[in-house]
Amino acid sequence: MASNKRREQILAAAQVVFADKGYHATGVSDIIAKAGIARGTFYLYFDGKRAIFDALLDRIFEDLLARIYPIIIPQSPDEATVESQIRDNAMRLIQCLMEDEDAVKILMAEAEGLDEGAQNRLMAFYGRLGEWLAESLDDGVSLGIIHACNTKVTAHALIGSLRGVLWAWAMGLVELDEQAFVNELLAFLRGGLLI
Amino acid sequence: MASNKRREQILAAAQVVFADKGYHATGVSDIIAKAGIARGTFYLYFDGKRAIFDALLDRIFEDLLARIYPIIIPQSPDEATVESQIRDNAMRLIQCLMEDEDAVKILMAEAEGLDEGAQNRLMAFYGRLGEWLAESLDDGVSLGIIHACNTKVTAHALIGSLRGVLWAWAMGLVELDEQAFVNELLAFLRGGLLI
Amino acid sequence: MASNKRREQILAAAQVVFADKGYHATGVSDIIAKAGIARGTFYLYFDGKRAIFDALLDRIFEDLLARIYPIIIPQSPDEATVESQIRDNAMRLIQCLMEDEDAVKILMAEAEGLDEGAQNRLMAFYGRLGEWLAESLDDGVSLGIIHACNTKVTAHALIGSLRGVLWAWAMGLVELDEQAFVNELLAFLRGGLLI
Amino acid sequence: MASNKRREQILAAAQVVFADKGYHATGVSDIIAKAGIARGTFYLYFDGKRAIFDALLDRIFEDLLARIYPIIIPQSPDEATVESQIRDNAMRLIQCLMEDEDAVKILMAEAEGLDEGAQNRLMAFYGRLGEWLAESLDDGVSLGIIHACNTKVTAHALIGSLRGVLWAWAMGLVELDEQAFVNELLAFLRGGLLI
DNA sequence: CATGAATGAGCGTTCATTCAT
DNA sequence: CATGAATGAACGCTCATTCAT
Repeated sequence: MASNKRREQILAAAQVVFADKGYHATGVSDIIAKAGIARGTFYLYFDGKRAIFDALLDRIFEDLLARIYPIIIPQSPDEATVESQIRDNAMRLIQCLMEDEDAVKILMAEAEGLDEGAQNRLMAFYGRLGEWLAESLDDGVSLGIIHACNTKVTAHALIGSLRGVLWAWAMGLVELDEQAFVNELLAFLRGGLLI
Repeated sequence: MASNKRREQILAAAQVVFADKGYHATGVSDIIAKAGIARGTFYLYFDGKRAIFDALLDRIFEDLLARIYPIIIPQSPDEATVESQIRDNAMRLIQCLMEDEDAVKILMAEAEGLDEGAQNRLMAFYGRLGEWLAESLDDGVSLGIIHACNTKVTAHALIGSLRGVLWAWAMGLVELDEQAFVNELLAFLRGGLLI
Repeated sequence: MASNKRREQILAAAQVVFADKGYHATGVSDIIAKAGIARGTFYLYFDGKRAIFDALLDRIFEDLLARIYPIIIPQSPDEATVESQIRDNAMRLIQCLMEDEDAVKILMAEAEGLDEGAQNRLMAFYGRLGEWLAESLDDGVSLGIIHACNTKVTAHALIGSLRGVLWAWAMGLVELDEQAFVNELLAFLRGGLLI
Repeated sequence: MASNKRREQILAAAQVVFADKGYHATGVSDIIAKAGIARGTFYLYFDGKRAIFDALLDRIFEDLLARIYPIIIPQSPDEATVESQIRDNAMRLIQCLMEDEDAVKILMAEAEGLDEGAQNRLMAFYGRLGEWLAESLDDGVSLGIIHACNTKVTAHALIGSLRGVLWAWAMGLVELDEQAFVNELLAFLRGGLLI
């Protein structure tokens, strides 16, 4: 559909400028300049600046969530182990993120003050992610493959550690490729820190 | 001193509204309304909105950094173990943070787009914290008390996990007291996640 | 072009209020109220208050300078004499000024404190006018049609006398038509004051 | 009187900063900083910024007017000629002005937009000066020592030529001492411009 | 569908003036 | 007399949004 192409074109332009300058510093003028469209055209496809940002986040979330496969407890030795399934999930997520640095920047920016209300999309995203992860951890504890713990807290610690590393990478504070990324993170999660 | 009291009063009001609405959504009008002062009075004590935010961050950073004691390698069995020193540091940090929920909210907000330049105070803070932590981990590895790892990456994973939990707590997604907080986090860091 | 018409409309409104209240006492609010436009529209056509004032001065300067024709030394008795050329120049200038009382008021206001720097457009204008006039007087002295004198000083005295009369006229202190204006001024310049 | 000394001290400080920065760019803060007094003290001696500017102008006007002696028609050859009386008046004025460059700068600035109303002190001053001069010229015409002319216009041309030269001097566009100043101006007025 | 000129609420900031001490 | 902390009206300017063409 022609109009969907237009919509995608505007979204792509918006992603670049939002990643570059952040939500607040980005003006509608920046987006339409990047997209090469008229001001009014922008409002034909999106309800406003806030709405296009939401649409952008939705797309990123979808992409990410599609990469997370449910863990299946292996019934026989020739099926993938839980750990390798986790590693594959992590690998897919990290790959997806590192291929789209703009998306990482947008996710990491946390969109402070995005919203008048207390809730915003990013909080909702991380909140849902936390819940899903806590449930997964609960399952893992039941199955005896995860240490007993406050799974909610651990879930957010887990998400946080991922975000911490991604943030440092996005800011250029550390250099690492996908393989090293996943290896380090899993080592951290598997073996703990202290000997 | 009377003027310092006034300054503190304004800072306190600012902390509440910044925590509540975030940097961008907070107007000078909000701060002065909360502080119960006139517009001009605000500019008697601070150079502007940006300046009072920086002052706020500086105060929070100072408070936190003062709680981090350097680790001393025990020379005899009756001195505190490394792990207990880490636990004490963590405990002091967490206590300090949980006593000041507004400060946590401000720290967690990441201040997206705070600044025209790429650098901002929060990034600088987390960056410095990461460096300091990476060095500490290097020491730990040398001493044989920490698993060999990419310490920079691990440092940011560590900070991230702390931030993740604090964020969830500040958002009301998890409920936990200081003791439980530290226990869970240390268990996560010590034992790893997977059995 | 529609947008040029709008620009002209705003310039015209600005000229009236600047002449009426002076640069400092005039607010952007006054200009947009006079022009019957919204605040934002003003900034679509001018970079700000200072910029529209400069544009106004530029227009006035252009108009005036276009009225000054270079003096041509007559080679034969049937060509215009120097004095009549001077008279014609003066006549054109005076006519141009008296047809636009607002412009006179703006030029006479001297724009005190217009600028942070010591230089401003009005000073630059009168400065350039003084230089040009001093050179013309130098030529006149060489040609034996002007008394030997400090031509720079005389140039500024000359400009000053014109400004003095225009100011008095703009302030309503004297009443005179263009013809009388030029006659009096030339009599003053030709014959001197004292018998 | 002690309080008059204080008043003078503030006036002196004000004269310096008004001359330096102009009326609008000068803040009450500048004046009290220069005078070394507290903000409130300023308002004990003057009603406000506008009032101290007026007081300053009044002092300058008084000084100047005191230097203008009425012309006395010589009854015998050993009394001063009219021309020498005029020259002496001019000399006293110029001396007074050139000794106080700050005063010149203030007088030349014209105080654009000083006032909401159309009238202001500078206009009043130049207006009065013009009237007085026109009357003097009328007398001169009656006595046959001045060419017949529109004396009001001529008066303002005269004042203007003085102001023009003073302005150029204050702006640093011409260099001249008092003697040269008076000589050039009188030559201009006596002999006219054109041969 | 597309345009871009027009809008106006709202921003951060300044500074002449006041008044309790 | 002297102080200086406090005031608040008013400023110049921005930018997300609208709508007639």
